[in-house]
This record gives sequence, structure tokens and C-alpha cells, in this order.
Amino acid sequence: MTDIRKIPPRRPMTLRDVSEASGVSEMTVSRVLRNRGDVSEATRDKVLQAAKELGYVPNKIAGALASSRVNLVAVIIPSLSNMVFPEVLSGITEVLDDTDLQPVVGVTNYLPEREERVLYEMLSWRPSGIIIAGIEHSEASRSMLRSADIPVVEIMDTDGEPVDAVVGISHRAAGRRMAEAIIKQGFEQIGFLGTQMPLDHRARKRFEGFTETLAKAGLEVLDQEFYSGGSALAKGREMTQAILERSPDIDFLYYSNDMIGAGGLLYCLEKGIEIPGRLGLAGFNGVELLQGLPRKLATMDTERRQIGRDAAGIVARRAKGEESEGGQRIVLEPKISWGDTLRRYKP
Amino acid sequence: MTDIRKIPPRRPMTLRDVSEASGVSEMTVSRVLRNRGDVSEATRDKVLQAAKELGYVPNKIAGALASSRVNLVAVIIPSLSNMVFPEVLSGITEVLDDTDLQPVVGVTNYLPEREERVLYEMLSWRPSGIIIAGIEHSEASRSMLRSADIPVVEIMDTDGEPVDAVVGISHRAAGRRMAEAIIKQGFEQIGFLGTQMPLDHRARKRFEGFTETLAKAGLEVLDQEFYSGGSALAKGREMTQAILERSPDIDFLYYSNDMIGAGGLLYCLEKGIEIPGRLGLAGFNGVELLQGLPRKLATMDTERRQIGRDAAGIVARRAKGEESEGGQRIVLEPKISWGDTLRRYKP
DNA sequence: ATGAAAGCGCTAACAA
DNA sequence: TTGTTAGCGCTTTCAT
Repeated sequence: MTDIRKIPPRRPMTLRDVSEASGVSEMTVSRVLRNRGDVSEATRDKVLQAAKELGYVPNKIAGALASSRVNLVAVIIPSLSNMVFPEVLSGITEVLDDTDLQPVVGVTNYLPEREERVLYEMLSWRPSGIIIAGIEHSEASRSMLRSADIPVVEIMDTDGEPVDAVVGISHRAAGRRMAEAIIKQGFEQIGFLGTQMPLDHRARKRFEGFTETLAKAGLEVLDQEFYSGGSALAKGREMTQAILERSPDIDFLYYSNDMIGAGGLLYCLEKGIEIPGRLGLAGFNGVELLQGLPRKLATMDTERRQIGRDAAGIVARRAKGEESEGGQRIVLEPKISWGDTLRRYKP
Repeated sequence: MTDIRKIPPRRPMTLRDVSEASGVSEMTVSRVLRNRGDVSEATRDKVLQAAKELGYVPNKIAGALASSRVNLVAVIIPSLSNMVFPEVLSGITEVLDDTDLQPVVGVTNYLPEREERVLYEMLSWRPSGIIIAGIEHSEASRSMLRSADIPVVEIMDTDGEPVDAVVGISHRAAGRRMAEAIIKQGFEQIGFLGTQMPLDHRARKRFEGFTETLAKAGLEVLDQEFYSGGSALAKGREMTQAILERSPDIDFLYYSNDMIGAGGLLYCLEKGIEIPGRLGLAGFNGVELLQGLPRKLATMDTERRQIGRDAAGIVARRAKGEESEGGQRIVLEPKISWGDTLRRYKP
């Protein structure tokens, strides 16, 4: 055995170190470490042994440069505090775990300029694919996405022109469908509660689909409340109180997400408001949290994990060289989860 | 103007392309793009112009290899679905945003083997620093951390021997302190509800500190419930029901996290159990969600954002070459948030 | 089954 | 202020 000193190295090990320690050429060491090409058992063992003893960690930077292959998949999302995105991520991870691809996450805080920066930064590492939330991007971002020449999957939203592939739901249709359900249940005095986010295109589209369908039935949104920042649950309470005091005739509240919806639900239960007889409620997303509430809030499940899985699947398959050209389009159908706050008439 | 074809390139641009398009040497182009060294306004403009028209995105892989500088900070956490970690991340991002460092997130799912893999994978990209949750790691992981020769900050937990720097709280002390508070309020029949996770060392340590202090007062945990998977809120309900039915004498429930605590609280309120007169409750973490509940659950704020900020600060300063040697130790003091479910006697 | 040479796209160090 | 020359640590390709 070569004399291996236990002193922690000031300079990371290189292939050459392993090569010298094992008496095998760098090239063969490289082959062993990557399980490529034929190597005899004997040399293989020698190399592995030396690598282990030295605590060798390969330098992917050098490897990537030499092979122009990078096992990274850039995932760009607006936020981590909205549980929706961790769930997408978990779907992505689930699929990528079976490949040698690795997700790298960037967060934009819903800001297009930040999206540009994050995208640029990530592209400069030459990832094997990009999964990016939303279908609305700045011209600069779209241009980067187009010329990156790697699979690009835009997720969550399918209302618009994707750069390449897209996986998600139609938020406009989601808004429409919820409006239909509400109308069918005989609600007529409808309030809307949402986030104060001009840049949340998905919420905007839902709202558009929602009002559009109401309009066709001769209805409109009576009153609205918006919030930004703070505990969504608490905000849901406050907004619900505010809107009900201002517009006491309201008989339905449509929330743009489940957290504020849950807050509203808790508030109404405390106040003894009869639900859904006197007042109907619905949220959006289908978050797990709803399972633990005193009553089940109506919502629409957006299958985030599945979106993540599908998106990762597309990237993985294309990275492997399968599937000739891009442009897949997977539109999931969100289903209304009726819960206990939307159905007035027995089905 | 050079003849620039609008055809999306099959091969990413290189410095050389920009050099040729602008008639400036590669070296000078490189200088312009990195704002390094003196470059005349004229050449600078030429280069920037060409780079922009070509849609040039630098290749950080090559840059990193040449300069042996990587602006990545590896952040290794057990989970993204536990809101605690996104919050830490947001503290990290907050600080790194003012530097040129970029966080890269890896998730271990609380599995030591996965931690090893993720760590190995990340180290192979030669990051400028590592922020890793927890202070308990496999021998292989510790060994990698030690020999990486970059700043390593272990976060969340300070009970143990860190490899290098550490930022967090003492979970043992947190458990002790909560036990003291409970005892002082005159509770004596105490139940504990937690996760079925032998690998959640922090929860274990809190429990140890908790029982230790109870023991000194001649008390012990009367009954316990554990869960794994599913909606924490719903589980909190179920477990609370179960433990109260089994041990009706219990007058205090200590939950190992706020989500199950919140579920328990909702359950108790529905059942009309007098809180905290008949039954006291406390959770752990201080999550935002608690703000929206009908009553404020007692908890202990663990200042996750601050932990993230401090950890990132250490990495950033050391990456800049400040601070000679490592080993910082920042122990934050978690404070009891009394809420409405712990205090029987007016203060 | 193994090795030698060339070069991936950049930047450090030096020269002009 | 600008350019030239060597690599950075690997992998590709081609020999042996």
C-alpha cells in the first residue's frame, strides 16, 4: 500500500493523485470511477481502494468541461414559502432520483428581473434542461430560453405560448369551472379574495375565467379584498371579516388560495355563520392542510406533484436522447374537490 | 456592425465568438464581461454590444475551472415540506443576495445515506462553502466535510461537536425550558406527541431535555403518541383524540411541532375542552400559521431566518477571505411564546 | 485492457 | 490599455 498521510489536504485530490497512489494511469482511473469501458477486476480494486483512502471527490467542473455534459436540471420557481412549489419540486425529485440528473433550484420571488438573473446564472452552468414556473416571461428571458438549446419545460400554466414543452393546468378554465359550480349551487352574491400581486399571472387568469363565466350567467363579483404579506391564515380571517361587514349580502366567497380560504373558514365557524347554507366558500390548490380543518374547504386540486413528475419526465427523456423534438403539451384537468363548503343541493 | 445571423445557435456561444464579432481579444472580452482590469470605454462598448447581440451567456464551468473559484454555496437540508427549512433558506438568500454567492439546495429526506450522496455530489462542484442542517452526520459525511477545506456551517442544532462553525439553538435546552414553564404553571399529567422519526435528532434532544427536567421535579411523561406521514394537522387531531381517550387524566400536551399542535388545538376547541384550564398545550417552532388560529398556541420561536442569515454571513465573510480561521459558534436563545394555551396563572 | 495526446472554454500571469 | 501563453482537471479519441 502506498504511504497515505492522514493530514487533510489543502488542495483537493485530483485524478492524478489517485493515479499515482494506485500506480494506474489517469485515464484508467477515470474509467474506473465512471464505470466506463473494460477494466480488469484487479486494477479496478486498486483504483477504488486508493480513491477511498485518499477521500477523492471527483471534480465535476473539469469533467463537465471536458465532456460538455452536465447532469444538472435548472428548476426556477417564484417562491419556496408557498407550499405549492415544494410539492412540485418533490415530484421532480421523485423522477430525477431514478436518473443521474440533479435538480438545482432558483427562486425568483415573482420578480421578472430576478427571473432573468436567476435564469442567466443557471444557464451559465450549462444545465441539461430547464423547468420553469409560468408561461409569462420577459422578452430577454424568453430569448435565453429559446437559444439555450436544451429542453425547456414551462410548468403550472398552459394558457399561452410556451417556448418549448409545457405541463400544467389552464387557470382560466379552472376559474371558469369553479364559477360554473358556484352558479349551479345557486349562489348569486359572490365575493372574491386574493393576493395583491399584479405579477401572479395564474391568479389573474383564474379570476378572468371566473368573472367571464359569471358574466355569462348575468352575475358579477360583488366585492373583493386583496392582501400582501403576513400570515395567509390570519389574512384570510381579516379579509373575510372586512368583506362580510362591508357587503353583508354576500353568499359566496372565492379565495385565490387555500390558506386564506382556511382562515376565512375558521373565522366563519367561530362567528357561527351557517356554511354553506348562508355562505359558501371555496379555495384553490388542494393543500394537505385542509384535511385537518373542522370542515373541509371546497377547492380545486392542481396536482402539483404530478406536474413535477411529468416535467421531470420530459427533461429526463430528452436528456437521454429519446424523443426527437420538443413541444410536448400536457394539460392536466383540475378536479373540484367539493368538501363541505360548496354543495347546497345534494348531488 | 458585424453580420449577425438570427438563427438560434446549435452550439452555445463562446468568448471566442464574442471576440471575433467585436474584433477584441478574448482576454479583453473576458475582462469586460467580468469588470476586471482597465478597459477603455470604446472597447468595453464594442464588447458589450457584441455579447448582447449574440446572446452570449458565459460558461461558468470553464471559468470556474480556470480560476478555481466557484460562487456556489451548498445548502443541505432534510426536507422542503417542513416549512422550517424554506424559512432558513430565505434567511440565507437574504444575505447571499448582497454577495456574488449563490445557494444550491440539496435535500436529504432525513436519510444519512442520502445526505452522503448529496454532499458528495455537491462537493464535486467545489462550492465555496457548505451550510448543512444538523450536527449529526455519518462518519463518511463528517470526513468529507472535514477535508473539503471550505467553510462548513452546521445549522439548527448546537448540541454536539461541529466540524467547523455552528449556528442554531440547543434543542436539549429548549426541551428543558418548556418543561420548566409547564411545571411552573402547575401542570402535572403530561403527554407528549411527536413524529415517528428515529433520525430526527433535534426532536429527540428536545424530548430528552424535556423528560430530564420533568424527572428533576419528580414528574414523568404519562403517555405518548407518534405519527409519520400524512397531513400533520389531521394527525395532530387524531393523536390528540387518541391520547386523551387513552389517558383522560392528562392535563398538558407537548407537541414536537406546531402543525400537529395546531391540529390538537382545533380538536380541543371543537370538543369544548377548556384551555388551558383543563388542558394546556404547547408546540415547537413558532410558525406563522399559528397567527391565524382561533387561539394562539404556545410555542417556542426558533428564529429560523436568523439562523439562515448568520450561517450565510459566516460563509460569505470567510469566502471573502475575512476571518482567519473557522469554528464560530452562534447559539441563539429560543424564547417561549406563551400564546393562550400555556399560562394558567396571570404573570 | 490500458495508455498518450489533445483540448473543453475560460482566466492567471506575464509581456508589450 | 491590450494581447500572449499556459494551464485548470478532466474526457475524448486514437494508439497500443
